[in-house]
Parts: sequence; structure tokens; C-alpha cells
Amino acid sequence: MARAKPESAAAPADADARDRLVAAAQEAFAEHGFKGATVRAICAAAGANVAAVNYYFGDKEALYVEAVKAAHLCAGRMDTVPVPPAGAPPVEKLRAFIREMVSRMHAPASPTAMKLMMREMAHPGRAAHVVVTEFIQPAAFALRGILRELLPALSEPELLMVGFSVMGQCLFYRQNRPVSELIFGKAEVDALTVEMVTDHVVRFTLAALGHAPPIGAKKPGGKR
Amino acid sequence: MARAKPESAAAPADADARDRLVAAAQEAFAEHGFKGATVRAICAAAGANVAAVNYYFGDKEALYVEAVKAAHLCAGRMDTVPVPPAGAPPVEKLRAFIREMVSRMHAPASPTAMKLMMREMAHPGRAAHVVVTEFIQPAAFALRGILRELLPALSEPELLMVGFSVMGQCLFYRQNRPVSELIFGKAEVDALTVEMVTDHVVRFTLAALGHAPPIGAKKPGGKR
Amino acid sequence: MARAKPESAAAPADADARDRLVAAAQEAFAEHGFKGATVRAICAAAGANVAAVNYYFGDKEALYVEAVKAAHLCAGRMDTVPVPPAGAPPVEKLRAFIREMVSRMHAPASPTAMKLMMREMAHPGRAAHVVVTEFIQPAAFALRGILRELLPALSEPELLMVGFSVMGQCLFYRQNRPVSELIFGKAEVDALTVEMVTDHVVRFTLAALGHAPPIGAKKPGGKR
Amino acid sequence: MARAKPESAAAPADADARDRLVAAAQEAFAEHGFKGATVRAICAAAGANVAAVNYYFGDKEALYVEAVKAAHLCAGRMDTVPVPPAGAPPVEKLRAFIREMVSRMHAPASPTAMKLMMREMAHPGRAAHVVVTEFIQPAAFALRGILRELLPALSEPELLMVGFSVMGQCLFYRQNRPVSELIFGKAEVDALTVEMVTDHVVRFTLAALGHAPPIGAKKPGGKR
DNA sequence: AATGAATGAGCCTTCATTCAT
DNA sequence: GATGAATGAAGGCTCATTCAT
Repeated sequence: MARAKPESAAAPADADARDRLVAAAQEAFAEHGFKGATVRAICAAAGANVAAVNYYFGDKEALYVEAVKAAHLCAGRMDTVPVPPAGAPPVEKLRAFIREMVSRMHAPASPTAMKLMMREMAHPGRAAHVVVTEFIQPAAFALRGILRELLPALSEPELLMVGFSVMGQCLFYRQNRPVSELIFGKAEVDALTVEMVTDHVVRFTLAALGHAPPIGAKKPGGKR
Repeated sequence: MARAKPESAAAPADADARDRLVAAAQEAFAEHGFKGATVRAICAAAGANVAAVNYYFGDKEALYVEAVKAAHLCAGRMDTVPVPPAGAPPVEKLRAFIREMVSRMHAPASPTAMKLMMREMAHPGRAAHVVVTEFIQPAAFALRGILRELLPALSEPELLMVGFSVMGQCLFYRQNRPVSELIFGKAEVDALTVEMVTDHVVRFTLAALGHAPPIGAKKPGGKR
Repeated sequence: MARAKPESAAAPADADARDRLVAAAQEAFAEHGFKGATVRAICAAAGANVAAVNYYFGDKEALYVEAVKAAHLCAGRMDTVPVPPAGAPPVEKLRAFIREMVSRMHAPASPTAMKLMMREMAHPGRAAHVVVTEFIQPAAFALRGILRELLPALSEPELLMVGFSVMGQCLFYRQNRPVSELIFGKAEVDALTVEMVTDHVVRFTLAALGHAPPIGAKKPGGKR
Repeated sequence: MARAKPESAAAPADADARDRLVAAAQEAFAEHGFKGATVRAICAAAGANVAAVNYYFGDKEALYVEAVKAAHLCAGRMDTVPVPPAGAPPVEKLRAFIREMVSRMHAPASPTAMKLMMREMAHPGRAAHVVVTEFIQPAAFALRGILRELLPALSEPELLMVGFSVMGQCLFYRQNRPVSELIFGKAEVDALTVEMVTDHVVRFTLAALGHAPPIGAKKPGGKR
């Protein structure tokens, strides 16, 4: 926020102390939550002094906010990236949106970054405002716009729920992956590649909206 | 003279200290997480001594596990509940399953039991095993059975993803409610009643599976 | 303030932890001031745990207040003790007042208690209100009453300054003893017994007020 | 090229960093004590670097000593100032001495230099020696000389106590001003001007010594 | 059986100080 | 000469836990 050197985004090892601190904080906060993570552990993991977090950020909480902000920066803005075909048909836009969303949820650039974001979303607190207004809200409105094009006759609440159905499918793969692995086995879940999931969610959704043959039908075959 | 023993966990009615402790722990852990909740606050809320948690459970962590276990007991088994149409057609079974699931997830205020379970599911740890094997797993297998009946031709991975799409839609309303309210406004989100959401998820899913007209179509239109 | 066992006042060694804590705190605060004294050192000196001060008093500051209050309690109330001859002639009352005041300043029951009181008086802060209203104020008003009897014609400001002259003489022996010893030598200053100082201050004051022969005159001799 | 060296302490006019540091230190130490004042705050107030105090003085404590020394320099020597009547009658000398002393102690607001000196005198430590030998001692001896002239027959201890009575009256107005204001109200105490206090202390003392009519007598009475 | 007084480990933070520039 | 980024020691305080009762 107040620095002029945002060079290489993820700072795993050799970046300067401040960036290493943020990276370590993401990891720690994602793993143990705000209270569970200790600044001592974070500083140790970042190879910095115990006083470093107070020196660079002034506060444990400020570091937390910074970590969440960095996480969503690292994940990229949702409103700019996903919809390459600006004037394309809405079905294509939706397909692109889901593809982008699923791929982000599936194998994000920084796993811990996503994890941290999810944690904050589940229990909004200190940094919720930043994440929501800068990261989530644009995506949500973009999706709503696409869906409105596709379903011009739907009432607002119905449109809202359609959007929730799309987001629910995408978020599931991140929010409930650990439990899924416990139930069905890690191998089974890991076998689902990004492509498979993307195709499935796109098809499931488009089928529900009447823009593709239903799931039971022969793959890309005749109308039946 | 007083009580026989603090043996059987679930207390029938008048709630002695041990049960009040578990109830208070559910509330506290659901609200502040494991580290955030203090045993002092829990004991105070339960009207018990500071040493009560150690006396009854031996450990803060043991109390946590007990609280989560009690939560899933309180929430009820997922495989037994939605049985109304035991041998009914699979579409009806699916409808019943979704109805049950959505209504459980939907509780607007905060049935602390569910909240606590969700927290534990998001970051599986201490008590994940019990919750998963006794609560989630049966539900997941029940859903898988229903879907298999509906879609006999699907491959295993495809079936898995269909189940994830159903669960994703249902869970969304609990896991992402706070953020949804931040984005679209609390009023908009609260306006979605259990009935509306149930109907929507059922219809969206059945439409995707080809067992109902798609969402865009005229609502109460012809059978096709 | 909230305990029911004010048994033996000064608790040097075997009293319960709380009292030992207050005693140690008096010593430490008197010696190093509020910020200079550490709760760790205080607890160590009291043979108590590091958390003891927070357990018994909740705060370092609360302990400070308690220490100051205990100090003035230990020194005794000023309004009740000194004026035995209730209806005696004012000169006698003044003599008694000065005697009491000087002897307290000179060799108080607990040297550190007095020192602590003086410190707080010099830089009033946290505990000033208690000390002033409960200990200093009564003494000041008692003195003012005595002086008003002696000097009925004096204006208020003049009476105030006469009181200050009396108090200034008495307090000097406590507030500036260390410096006095540095200048004139410890032996010289220590040679001044309570009796000598009392007699001197009484005589100096009464002489100034015209109720005794001046200092230069032959001791208790003729009018000159 | 810039300045020769930070050698001579007292700066004449434009105040370079070192001098600003000392000034800021006086203020801070006088207000918050040694531990209470932070070098960061001092440097900030002096518009200097955080490392400036260590660079110029080597130590926080060294800066403290320097500040106290500068304070006593700034306050001026006590033996040289009140010389107006060099060979005047001793009564006049005493009058001049008290006048000088009272006016120095009386400064109503906060000439930080004096405040700092008083603090150090109350708890002699690091810098006590310099202050005493260079500032207090000369004044004390000057006073003793004057009193010896006035009271040639007195024993040494008696003379000492007379000196203490004079000093006690003067110092009272600085050492106990805050408490006095708390007891009698700020307005009452502030109403006592330097002139009033000077006149009172002179008269009180001279009366005690038999060189003026006692306090109770008619104010502007005959010379006697 | 059940309590609450007491403990010690550990947390976040501050602060005087240093070192490379 | 003078700076400011960075450090480590220490401080106040919280909290889960225990031990006599």
C-alpha cells in the first residue's frame, strides 16, 4: 500500500524482509487462523526478527490485513481477467467465467493465498471489506450481468439464486476439498483435473439453464 | 448421593454442569474458533467453575472434540432423516434429499451446532474424523446412491462431480452467507426463504439432469 | 479494598502473597518510579509468580494505586492522630501538630512507604486523588483551622502561606534529605534527632507568629 | 566543512542538532521521568534522527546527565546572583537571597529546567553530583554564611535547622505545587504572586529570627 | 465430587541500541 | 558526519492448567 517496489509478486525465499514476512503470514494465518498464528512463528519462518512485524506493519492485525490483501492481489482481479470475448454471446461469456473461476479454485498460484482468502470469507472480520469490495464483488457483479443476459425474464431473487448455484459449484472444490478427500479418498478427488471440473460445471450449469443437453444425455451427441 | 457419574454424554433434560459446558463450548468455539474461545469465558457462560472443563474433559481440546461431536449428534444423521419416500422414484428421493439438506443449511440466525460443524469442516483437524464418518459420509453415500439410480450410465468421476454440484449449491448458503450479505445486502439474501432456495436447487439440479424443464423456461409451463 | 483480612499491616515476610506483593511494590515503586519498576522484579521480591500481580490486582497500575493507598494507611490518618488536646489552646494544638508531622517525616514506620507517598505527591497521577483526599487534605485543613484560631485577623491568602511555611519546614526533612546529606554530610544531618527538629520547627514557627521568643534569643530565657 | 565539532556544550544562538536534543530531553525527562521518556520522542521533538542521541551522547543516560547539567547551567549559579548588596547588612542579604530563591522556584507554568532539577534532587542518582556541587551547594553555603552573620551565637546544628527552615519554605512552592492545587484549588494557589510569596517568606523568617515584627502583628506597623 | 487460588509458559509489543551506508 | 533500517532484550499481560481442599 505504501511501498514503491511491488516487483516479483510471490516472495518465497530471497525477496526483502517485508515480502517474506507477508508470505510467511499468509501461510501461518491460513493454517492456524488469526489468533492461532503467532508473530514469533511468522518471523521465524520469514527469517526475520521478532520485532520485524511491528517494525514493518506496526501491528499483528495490520500484517493480517496486508496478508489478505496480498493474497487477493496474487490471485488477480476477477473483473478484468476472465471474459476475453467482450461482445461474445453470453453463453461463451459464462463458459469463460466458469472456466476462470474453477481453474482458480482448483490449482491457484499460491495455495495458501486462496486458503487464507477462504478463511477470511467464512468468518469475515478485519480484512473482509478489502477482499469483498476489491475481489469478490466485481466477480459477483460480472456473473450477475452475464446471467441477466442469458435469462432476461428472471426475477431478481431467482437470478440471485442462479448465481449462487454457479458460485456454489465452483467454490465447493476449494472450500470442501479436505473433507471430500476424507470421504472418497484423496486419489479419487485428485483424479478430477481442472479440465474435467470446468467442463462439468459448465455443462451442468448450461444444462440447467437450457443451453446444453442435460447431463444424462450422450456427451456431445444428437439431441436424443 | 448427587449424581451417579458423568458417564453418558447427552443429557436428557435438566442439563447438569457437563452438558451446560458443552453447550457453552459450542457457542464459543463456533463464534471465536478454537484459540479465540477461552475456557474462562466458556465456564462463565456455563455457570461453572474455571477448573470444570479440565475436571470434566481433561483438556480444552477434548472439550472441543466433545462439542463438535455433540453438534453433529444434535444435527442428526443425514442418512436416516430424508427417508419419507423409501422406495419412491429416484427423482423424489433427490428432491427430498435436497430439501432436507437445504433446510439444514439455511437456518438464518445461528444454530451454533451447524456453525461449529462448518468451521471444523473448513479446517479439518482435531474432530474432523467423527464428523465426517458419522455425519457427512452417510449423507454423501446416500446422495451418491440416489444419483446412481438417476444416472446409471455415468462414469464414477462424473457421478462424483454431479454430487459435488448438488452439495456445492446446498452448502453455499451456509458457507458464504456472510460474504453474500456484504455484497448484495442482508435484506436481499434474507429474502430467500428455505422454500425458495429448496425449490430453486431442486429445479436447477433436475433441469441439469434432464428431469425438469430448464430454468429459463416458463415456470409452470406444460409438461413439455 | 475488596478483602476482609487487613490483619497485620506491614507484611515483610510471612504474610500471604497479596500483602507481600504490596510491600514489594512499595519498595520498587518508591525506588524506581512507576515505569522503572517491573512487575517481574516485584513478584520476584515478593516470592510470587509473574502472573500474581495480574491475578491479585488485575493491573500494574492497580497495584500501584494499592501500594500508595497502603502506604498512606500505614502512615496513619493525619486528622485523627495528632491533636490530643481537643479543646486545648491553639498554641498547644499547633505544637502537637508539628510534633506529629515532623516525627512522621523523620523516621516513619516504613521508610519506603513515605518515600512512595512523596514520589506520588511530587508528580501526581494515578493515585493522587486517594492520597490527597484521604491523607493530605485532612491534615491541611486541620492545620488551617489551628492557624485560623491563632491568627484570626489574617486574610485567606496570608493564612495559606503561613500554612505552607509550616508544611514546607516539616516536609523538607523528607523531601530533601538525600541532597542535604550530600551537601553537609550524612553525619551532620543524621545528628538532628526528631526531638531537636520538632523543637526547632515549633519554636521557629511560634516565633514567627509572635507566640515565642525569636530564635536568636536565649533559649527559654527572659523576654530579652 | 560544516561544523568543527560538537564540543562546547552550550550553543550560543541557532541551536544545532545537539542542542535541540538537550532541550527536548529536558522537557521529556522533566515531564515523564527517565524511564518514561523515550529517545524516539525526544529525537522527534528535536527534529533529529532516531540514532542521534546515541551518536551525540552515546547513551540515553549520558543524555540525561547532559540534560540535567544543562538545566543547572541554565538556572544559573545561586551564589553569584543575589549579590546586589555585597557588603550590605545581613538582613538585606537574607532578604535578597530569599527573594531570588522564591522567584526561581515560583515560575508558575513549567520552566522545564527547574522541573528537571527538582526531579533529580528528589531521587538523586545519575546526575545528582553535578547539580549538588555546582548549584545547590554554593547556594546552601551562601545561605549558611548569611545566617551565621545574623545569628552568631547559634550552634552548628541549630544553624543548620534554621537554614532548612528557610529552604523548606522556598522549595515548598515548587515541590508541592501540584498537591497544593489539588487541595486548595488551582485558583487559590495561583493567586499567590511571586511578590506575595517573597514578602511572606522574608517576613516569616525575619520574624522567627527576631528581626521583624511577628506575622500576627499589624502589617505596616511602626519600625518598632 | 467439585472448587478456586495460584502458576508458568508464552504472546504481542515497545524500546534503546547498532550497523551499513 | 549523520542517517534510518533493523535488532534483541525485556515488559506487561493472558490463559490453560494444576493442586490443595
